[in-house]
Amino acid sequence: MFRALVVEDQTLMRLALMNEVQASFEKCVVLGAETLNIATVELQNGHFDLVVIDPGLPGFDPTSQGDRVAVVDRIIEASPSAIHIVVTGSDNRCEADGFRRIGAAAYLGKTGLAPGVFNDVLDDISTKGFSLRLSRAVMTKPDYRFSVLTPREQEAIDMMAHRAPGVKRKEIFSLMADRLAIDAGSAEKYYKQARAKLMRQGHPLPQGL
Amino acid sequence: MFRALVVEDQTLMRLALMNEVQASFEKCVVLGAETLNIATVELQNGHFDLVVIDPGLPGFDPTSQGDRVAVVDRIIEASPSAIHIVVTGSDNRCEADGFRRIGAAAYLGKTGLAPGVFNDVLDDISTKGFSLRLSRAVMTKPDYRFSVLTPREQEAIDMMAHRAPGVKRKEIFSLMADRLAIDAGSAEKYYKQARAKLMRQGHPLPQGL
DNA sequence: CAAAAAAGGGATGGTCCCATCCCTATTTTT
DNA sequence: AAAAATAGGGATGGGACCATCCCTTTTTTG
Repeated sequence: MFRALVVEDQTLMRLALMNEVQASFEKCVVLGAETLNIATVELQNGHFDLVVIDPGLPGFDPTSQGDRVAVVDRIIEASPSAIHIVVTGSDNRCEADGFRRIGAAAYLGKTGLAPGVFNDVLDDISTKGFSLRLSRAVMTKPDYRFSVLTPREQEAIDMMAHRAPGVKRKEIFSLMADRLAIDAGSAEKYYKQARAKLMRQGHPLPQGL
Repeated sequence: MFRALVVEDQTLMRLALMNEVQASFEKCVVLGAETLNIATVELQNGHFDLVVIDPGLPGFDPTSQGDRVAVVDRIIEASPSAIHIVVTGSDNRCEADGFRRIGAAAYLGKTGLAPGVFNDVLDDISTKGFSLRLSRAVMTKPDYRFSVLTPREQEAIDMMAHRAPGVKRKEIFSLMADRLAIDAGSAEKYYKQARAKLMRQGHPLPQGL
């Protein structure tokens, strides 16, 4: 059984990261620790295959480079056989190099760390040995979230809203079909159903219909 | 239709906050913006009832108090009729006062901002006019997440694992029944089913069974 | 114009989860 | 010893969503 540990003090972020890990490994157990103390106890009591670490933990100075390295170092030494992924909000290339030197397999900025990226990171690690994803803002339009839509319908609206100009809807349906491993006709159906729901409720649709 | 905007650069956190907002308002639309520019455009184009803001945005110095205030101020001025909630990782009481003075209705630290807290914050706002939740680490045990469990089963395991010593399981079932608005017998069933699944797969159970 | 793309809808079977009610041993408390 | 709590099951109906296949009309594009 694949076992992972997420060390992150921000609750919503910790839960989101745990979700990402779960999405990447079909059968697994994921533990979430809010503090280094909790993490240390768990690392002593059990074996882990993967550890995700945010170095900015309670009780440490987030601006002190020494504190940040100390946190990661302690965790890596407590779980030498695990893969270690560092996730941080204040990322920079210099720090990435530092963590790489002490054994981290990936260094990720929180900005741009979206659902699914975790999978790519794991691919990077197994093929290249290291994954570096620095923060950068890339959105040009907002994301829309409608409570009336099912996840599939929401997905369809999302992808269509981000359609590049000149791209046919059919192409988006194919893309969606690929990504979700479903039929293109089904993808089209979800989009149309979603659109109909929003129209019925008088919603101002995101641009791109 | 209730309309909300979440301004936060960290994607996973933004999505999580959007989820929290959705969970608090049955029928609603939630927009997510990664940058102040995107947010500003949306605020000009439409009316919003609620705006959630993380002042640490790309293009601004997260250590500069002036930049942080400027971000929130610009958003509040662009949506004077909305409720404004400031969410930040580096929270302190002093900054909270500052944002309250310029019109924010709540100031939340990301540590300890868990699923469901958002609801309480909205209650605070409507009863007391302001909600302050500073970060503090409160966990003493890790959270466990098992991919084999359904959400309900996971919930049951969670609550039982955090059972205070001396508390009867029956009481936990009642509590769970209350929180999920279901029958206590059903809650008991979920727990037993979850436990059986974990045992069958040879999982080391979290303490507290 | 002809062909392709898009809008708009109806019907279907399957699956997973929710929620409930039922039952019997075993253990712990009182 | 009696009562309560716990462990361990089986069976059921309903609902939401998934995924598919089918259909017609309008619009856009080549």
